[in-house]
Amino acid sequence: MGFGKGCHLHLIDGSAFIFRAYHALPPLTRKSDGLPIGAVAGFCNMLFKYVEGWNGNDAPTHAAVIFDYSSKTFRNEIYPEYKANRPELPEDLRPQFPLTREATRAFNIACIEREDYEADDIIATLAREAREAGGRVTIISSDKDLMQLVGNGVEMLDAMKNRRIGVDEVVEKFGVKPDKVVDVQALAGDSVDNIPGAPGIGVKTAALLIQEYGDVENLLAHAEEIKQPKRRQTLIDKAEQIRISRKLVELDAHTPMDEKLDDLEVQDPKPEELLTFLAQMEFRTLSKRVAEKLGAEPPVIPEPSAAAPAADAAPLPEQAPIDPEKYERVGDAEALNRWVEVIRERGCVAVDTETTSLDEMVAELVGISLCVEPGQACYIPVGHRAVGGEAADDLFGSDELAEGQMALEEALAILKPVLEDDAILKIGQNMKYDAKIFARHDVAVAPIDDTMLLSYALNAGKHGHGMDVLSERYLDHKPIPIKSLLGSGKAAITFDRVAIGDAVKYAAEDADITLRLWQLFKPQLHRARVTTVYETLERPLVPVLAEMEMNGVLVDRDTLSRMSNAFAQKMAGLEAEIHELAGENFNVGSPKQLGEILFDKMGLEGGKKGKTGAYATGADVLEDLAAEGHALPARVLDWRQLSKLKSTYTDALQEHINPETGRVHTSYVQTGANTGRLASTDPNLQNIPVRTEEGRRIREAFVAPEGKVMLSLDYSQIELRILAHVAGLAEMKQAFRDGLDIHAMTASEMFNVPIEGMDPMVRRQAKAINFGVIYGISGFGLARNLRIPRSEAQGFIDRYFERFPGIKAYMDDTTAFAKEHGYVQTLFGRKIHTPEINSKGPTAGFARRAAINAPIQGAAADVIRRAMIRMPAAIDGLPAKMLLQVHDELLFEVDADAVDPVIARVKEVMEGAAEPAVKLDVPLTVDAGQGANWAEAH
DNA sequence: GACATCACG
DNA sequence: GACGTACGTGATGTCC
Repeated sequence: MGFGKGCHLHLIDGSAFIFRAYHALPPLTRKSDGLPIGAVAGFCNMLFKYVEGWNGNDAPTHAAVIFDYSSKTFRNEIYPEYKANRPELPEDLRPQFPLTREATRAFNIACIEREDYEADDIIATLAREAREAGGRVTIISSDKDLMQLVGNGVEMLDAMKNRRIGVDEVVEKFGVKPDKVVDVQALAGDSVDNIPGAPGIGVKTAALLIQEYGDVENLLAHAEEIKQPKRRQTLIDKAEQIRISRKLVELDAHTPMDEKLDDLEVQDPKPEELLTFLAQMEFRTLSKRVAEKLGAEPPVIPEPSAAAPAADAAPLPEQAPIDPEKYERVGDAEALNRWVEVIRERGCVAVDTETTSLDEMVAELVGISLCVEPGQACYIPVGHRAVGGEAADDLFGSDELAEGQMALEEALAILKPVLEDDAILKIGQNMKYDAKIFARHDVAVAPIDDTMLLSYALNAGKHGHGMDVLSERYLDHKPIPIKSLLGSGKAAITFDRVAIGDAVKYAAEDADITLRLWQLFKPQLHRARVTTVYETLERPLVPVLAEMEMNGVLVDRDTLSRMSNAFAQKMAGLEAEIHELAGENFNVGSPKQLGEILFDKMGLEGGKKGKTGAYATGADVLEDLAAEGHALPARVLDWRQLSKLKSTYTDALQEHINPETGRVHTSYVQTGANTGRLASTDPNLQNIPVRTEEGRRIREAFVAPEGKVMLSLDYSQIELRILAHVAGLAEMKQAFRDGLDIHAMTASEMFNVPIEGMDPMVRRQAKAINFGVIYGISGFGLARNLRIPRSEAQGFIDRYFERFPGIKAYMDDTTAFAKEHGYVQTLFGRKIHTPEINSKGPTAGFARRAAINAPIQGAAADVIRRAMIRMPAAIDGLPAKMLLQVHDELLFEVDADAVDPVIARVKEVMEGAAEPAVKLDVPLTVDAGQGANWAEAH
């Protein structure tokens, strides 16, 4: 088909794909020979995903991937410094370039590059030709240098964000229409491409100038008229430099080309060619996916021999590929005993349980899988339901147990001695879950190792630690998705309804993967110097958390229910009032509708739209409006507070009361936060309200049973104390030793005012600064928090750094350490990786502040973990149970007559938790509270 | 499922 | 020189 009217040309910016792929993936190498192929892998994945997305009206009729031929182009003739500040290509990326061309051809997409020209010039040329032929063009790229081409049927598409870039988006970015973009770029310059532009003029200013004068030439001709003296002089002095800049940024839409549009017609990939290429690259997962899509046989990719281990991985014994067809179904005692024999020989086994629920407190055990060496795994079904006969037309199966299973009691009787044997290591992925299931059947699993925690100790900050992620990343294998067995949404079934044959494959595979991950990770602990972290902060915490979760906390349903009703009444009143004030009915819970009412209909000032184009209606915005005397936003704030309390707390918590225990059992995620903090889910009991009076009353529903007392002990200012220690802040350390009010002391140092009779406002500001430091302070952030001008906030910070010079040094040292090593460390050796610390743009700011915060937040998290791990032994024999952890607080339930000894014991453990590993220069102090409920105890 | 909002330390 | 910024979480409701 010739290219013409009705045709749609896709032009893909190949270099952008390559760099994105390179930076998004770890340095993968081809298993058989160590060839770097990370970027190629990412490139192929992106290309495949992109081609898969072709459908409907927007599918291209023609397409091509455009590459840069080399880094030298005609622009270097004009200006030798062009792109001269680009960092050297990474060593392992260069050899991958030719492979990306091959990959493109393998996908049967045209592949274009031209000596002396940039990919952008070729794109400009093809776009022009396509437009002139009457067709449409989509450029797959987010490069701002291509934005000058937008308009007249040419659009860009940011494939990663799936965001279309049309004329409006270009105007948003450059302040001018696409045809004036080069003029703005010529003035603003570009540090990335080393385009000089006009010094002192950025995009904003450039857009204003071009809006007024039309283009660069006219502006330069009228430079004398510019009012601002500095700007005028720049335009006069740098006229030639600006003209050159314009030449550099303007794309050449008349690049000489051999390729014709007609040659670029979209064609289906040839399965054989594509799969052959993917097999050569040894992309196992992608090959399978592509083969499936094309309806072809996946290629056989031989596993490499142990003689040629991948460069970055530990040498592993030769391994059988993961093959779910080879797992054994264990149906009787004889078979199970054979497995037990092997386990006893080996001394370790990977274990996984299948159940009917993610909530361990209600889940029923359905089956157990075991793996003794890679590829050798089995599944012991014990609770699968019989599937109804087809003739019975029974969609739900029956309640009868399926045939050919061992009785649960029989299986457990055989396994219990193994699971409890000190000499046999039980390996699991998220073992806390399985241990709790077994605990409900009176089996105390120990000792254990946990691949999720191994990954967390080794790789916190790099990626998640779920099995799917780990398997794909480290074993290059995509596990059978649970959804393929259970379905999803409303139609989802529970695992006991899964056919046993399918369950064997899925469950045994999980155990197989777990064992392989363990073999990979365990030896790495030592090399990465995190053995101590794993052995003292991760592994021993598992049984402690399991016990706390099983304890649960008593929650009084009636209290919650009464509060829900009261909230509902108040909300109804507020809602009526709000509708009255608005003059119409609308959904108060919809920020979108609220924004339109406030800023469009009522015309209030201060409406700011976020990136999605909706008005911001956050609490800060509404508070400002309320302060100006507007009634509606004030009512909405009240309504929102009640709505939050009702839906998230008083309503939802009732749902979480376990019918058997009458208590609420949260789950702690040990690997949830990169810093070492725990996360609490289902429900989250770490964010129960406390800051407002109305919210705090929800804590009255967390009660101690008859004859017992709630006890709350929390560290005082633990993060600031750790900061004082690690940053060596002499004054602050002394203040803590003297037991002073630390925020008042800070204020006194900074503003030279006495602590006695201090203005509370001054203390509040000092407090905000103290917190700000922990968060990686910025003038902007502090200004917003204190609602003061930015310059004033910056002044505070400067003064603070002057008074406490250790702070600045700590921040700089920590940033430098992160940049050099790619991680930061807590006092206790926990490593938190900071993969984005060396990136460009706003991301770097985030990464830097996170890097500054992590050692402080992380060390505090380590301290309370150490306390928790020692707690069971410390309160052994006392009538006390540890129930909850809220980052710096521990909550206990204690017999009323034993409160004092428990407080004494717990306090001692918490205050001494850093030792003996670390001797802090400041004391850790703990405050205790007690009462009939959490509100009183806190 | 993304986004906005808001609860906690 | 401009840009966008406090750190770490989880749950809920709206909207597409």
